[in-house]
Amino acid sequence: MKTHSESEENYIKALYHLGGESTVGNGALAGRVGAKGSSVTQAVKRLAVKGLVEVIPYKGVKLTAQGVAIAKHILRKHRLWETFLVEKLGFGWEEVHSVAEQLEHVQSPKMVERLAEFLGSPIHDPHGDPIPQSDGAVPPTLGKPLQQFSMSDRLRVVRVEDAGPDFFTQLDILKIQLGSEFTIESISSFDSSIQLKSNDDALFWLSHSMSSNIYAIAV
Amino acid sequence: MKTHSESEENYIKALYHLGGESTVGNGALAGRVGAKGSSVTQAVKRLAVKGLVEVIPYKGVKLTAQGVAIAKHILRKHRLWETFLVEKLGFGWEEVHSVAEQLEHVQSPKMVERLAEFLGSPIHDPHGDPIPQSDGAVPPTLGKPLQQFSMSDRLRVVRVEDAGPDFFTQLDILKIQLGSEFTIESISSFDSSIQLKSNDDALFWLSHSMSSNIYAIAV
DNA sequence: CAAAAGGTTTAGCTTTGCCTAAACAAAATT
DNA sequence: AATTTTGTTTAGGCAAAGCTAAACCTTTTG
Repeated sequence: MKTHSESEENYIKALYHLGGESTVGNGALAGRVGAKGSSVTQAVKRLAVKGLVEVIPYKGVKLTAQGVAIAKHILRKHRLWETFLVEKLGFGWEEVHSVAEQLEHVQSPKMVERLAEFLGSPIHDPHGDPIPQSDGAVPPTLGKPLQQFSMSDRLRVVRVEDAGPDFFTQLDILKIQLGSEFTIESISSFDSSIQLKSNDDALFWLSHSMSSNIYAIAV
Repeated sequence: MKTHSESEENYIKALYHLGGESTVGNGALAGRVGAKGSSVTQAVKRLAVKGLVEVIPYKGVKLTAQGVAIAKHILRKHRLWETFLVEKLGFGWEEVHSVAEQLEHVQSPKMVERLAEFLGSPIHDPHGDPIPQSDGAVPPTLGKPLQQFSMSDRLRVVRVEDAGPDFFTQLDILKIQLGSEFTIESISSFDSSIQLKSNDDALFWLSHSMSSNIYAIAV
């Protein structure tokens, strides 16, 4: 397993995020990595030479099996570091992403495995996202968005999408954390906003844009 | 405080290591960073533009106050990460350097301070080297080399120089760690090798090249 | 179906950071 | 003092990554 530049790793990560194992358009990729289309064309050419992607000109790019393996490994590192930052260093879940983006490029297989152990071999990160395991297995992605629940359902929050700092701030204000439990009190037929009741009987409303980024399981 | 490229940080670190605040020759710097003289000339030019070094052509390079501050901060990160790897992840002291070299480039002031706290605000790293503090203060460099002790002196090992993997292996074989205590049993007048006695009365000889990399205090 | 629109690629330029080879300055030697 | 040796700088290249502008496919639309 050779070593890859930071730029290469970022393209691989973006590709995996956008399409998993399926084909992704040049434009989408450009948006994700924050570069122009022309830069992407060159970058994927370099990756193709190394056998990490397959390119069909004018059609799109797809990760090879090797590419997927690398993507998972990077994601594993990223999410382990996020877990470390939250659990051990007391960071808030909104601050960890950018730091983990840097830490994920550190190259040391031994450190990754020791870190995983040190953290108790977690399978989900502080946002509830699955942490790929060392053998490549990816734990299930938990929960469905709140909209898909019905009146009176009792639910537990298990995952949140990263929808920017303001979203996390709002979660903190409403005291919503992973593991929080609520009952659905009512659902507005006008704007799909949802009213929740917490364990201590507090009632509050969630806008559609809030609730669509919150995932839960029935309990 | 802007952000610097990895290459720039490496030059600053090397400069601090070689000369502290005093002038360093182009060649020495080249040797340390593993580049050719010509590359160094260009690199220090870039650093001079940013005000991190002063260059006197054909004479040498010197860190500015700003450069020194950055060097200390990088060293702080490096040694905190080394401490983390040894104390929390169970790495051996010979393995941590290369990983810490990568980790030290991660940019997040908050993480550094949290990490220091998490480790109990250490002032020395696993090799006994001082960890610069957040205010720029550098704790004392402990100990003097074993040669400078005399017969029957009782001493405690407080620091070892990084003299390559084989050196560390040898230390492990001899069960010499930071904090180990010994008495000097004899000193060869022929080759300056030193005979030590450990707490459990084991006797063994140390070559000059071993003992000159081991630092201790009287106890 | 032809033309406009949108996305993709090529071509050519920029910066960073390294290299080698040649020119130049300083120090050491005779 | 002159020459050799050593160390430093300039000059010219190369590769990775990014950019803009122009050319080129697809797709959509009139």
